[in-house]
Amino acid sequence: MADPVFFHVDMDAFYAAVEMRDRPELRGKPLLVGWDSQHRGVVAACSYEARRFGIHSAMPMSTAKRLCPDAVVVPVDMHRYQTVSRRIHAVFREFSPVVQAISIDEAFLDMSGTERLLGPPEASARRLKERVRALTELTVSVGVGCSRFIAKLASDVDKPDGLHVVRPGSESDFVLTLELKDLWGLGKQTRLRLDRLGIDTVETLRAKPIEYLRGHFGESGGEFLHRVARGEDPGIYTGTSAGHSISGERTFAEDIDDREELRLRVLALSQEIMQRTRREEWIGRTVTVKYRYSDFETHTHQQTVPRPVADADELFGIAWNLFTGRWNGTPLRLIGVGISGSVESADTTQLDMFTDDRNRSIEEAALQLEDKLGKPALRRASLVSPPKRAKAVKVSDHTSGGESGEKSRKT
DNA sequence: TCTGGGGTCCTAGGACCC
DNA sequence: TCTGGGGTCCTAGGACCC
Repeated sequence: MADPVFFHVDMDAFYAAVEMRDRPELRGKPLLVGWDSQHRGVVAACSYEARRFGIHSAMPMSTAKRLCPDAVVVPVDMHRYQTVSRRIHAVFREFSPVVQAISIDEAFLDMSGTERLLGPPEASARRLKERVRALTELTVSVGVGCSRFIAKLASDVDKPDGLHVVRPGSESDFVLTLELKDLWGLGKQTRLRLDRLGIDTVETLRAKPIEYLRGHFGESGGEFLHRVARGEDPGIYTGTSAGHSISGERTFAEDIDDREELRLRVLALSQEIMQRTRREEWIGRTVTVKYRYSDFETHTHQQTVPRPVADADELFGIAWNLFTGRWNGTPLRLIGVGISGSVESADTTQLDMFTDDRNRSIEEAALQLEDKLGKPALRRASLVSPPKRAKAVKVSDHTSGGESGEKSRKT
């Protein structure tokens, strides 16, 4: 039985790198890729030149531009990144039959038992990097370790264009070379709590007995910290997800308190979400509405219904009810709608048992048309000609996943 | 600094049932 | 009439990740 070997492959400043590859005039410049540069946008990705100014992903665009007024800002072009990502993932599959895509720009490769065929891990990692570069002109960083957790930490060590191998048996020493903020799963809040307990290094964390950690961070929280401090995989990305959810939310350019306008937003989101659940052939029974006041105070309300939500009208009805029942009428900066639940279904026939109305066939027709045209086709009449100042709400195709080169750690 | 959007997982409390 | 304990489902919020 071969020892387990995992690669974690992480593309370097992915969105920014693709932009610079395709537009040579951007090379060498501080580049920001992001949404909505004038209003409430954040940086989705930035070039290494921009990072020298202290800019990182998830930073408000306004702050980034203050730090570096000369930065070039380009909008996110998710479709192009997806295309590039698919090519790179195809390369991954040349190296391992077990490729686990984590997001648009990173993946785990299970390399266990490939040594006889491909040579030692370090050599095949090198070849993988060369192959990606030859095919796409982009660089990736690779981490090699005996678990996903170690591989993931290792890929960050030599970024960009890095390759770091953690030899079997040296995991414990390896994590001692890291800071707490480098460990996966230790966000700002947890570090703050640890700090108050006088724990500010991996070493001091490791010194605490598990009972102590359980007492302060709960059963699973304590367990997690105990493992992580020793370089043991706490079970990241093992792919045994119990639930699933699909949601959409919009931050407005300006706060909204107009009830009719909010109604249209919720309606548009409901349609968008319903189409996505159809496409995924998935059903759910729990509806969530989310809203955020001007001061960032955020609320969610949810309702679980006896049967899976059948169409956009039903989704809208539940969401709107939940919202109007609790909203205090003051301006909002965001509204969102989601469906979740553990009801999983590979086929939608189960859905057919719950609905027989024509709403569904209309939605299905819209889906088919959309697939044909490659863009949203049908829209509810109330969205096409909205009353007075409510602008047509864009029902756009959203792709999940953020750029991760910067790890969007909120520090 | 003034804070996107899409997700997953965890906790804590309440309702309800046995 | 008052009480306990365990299990399950649901809700709200929060931490974290990309």
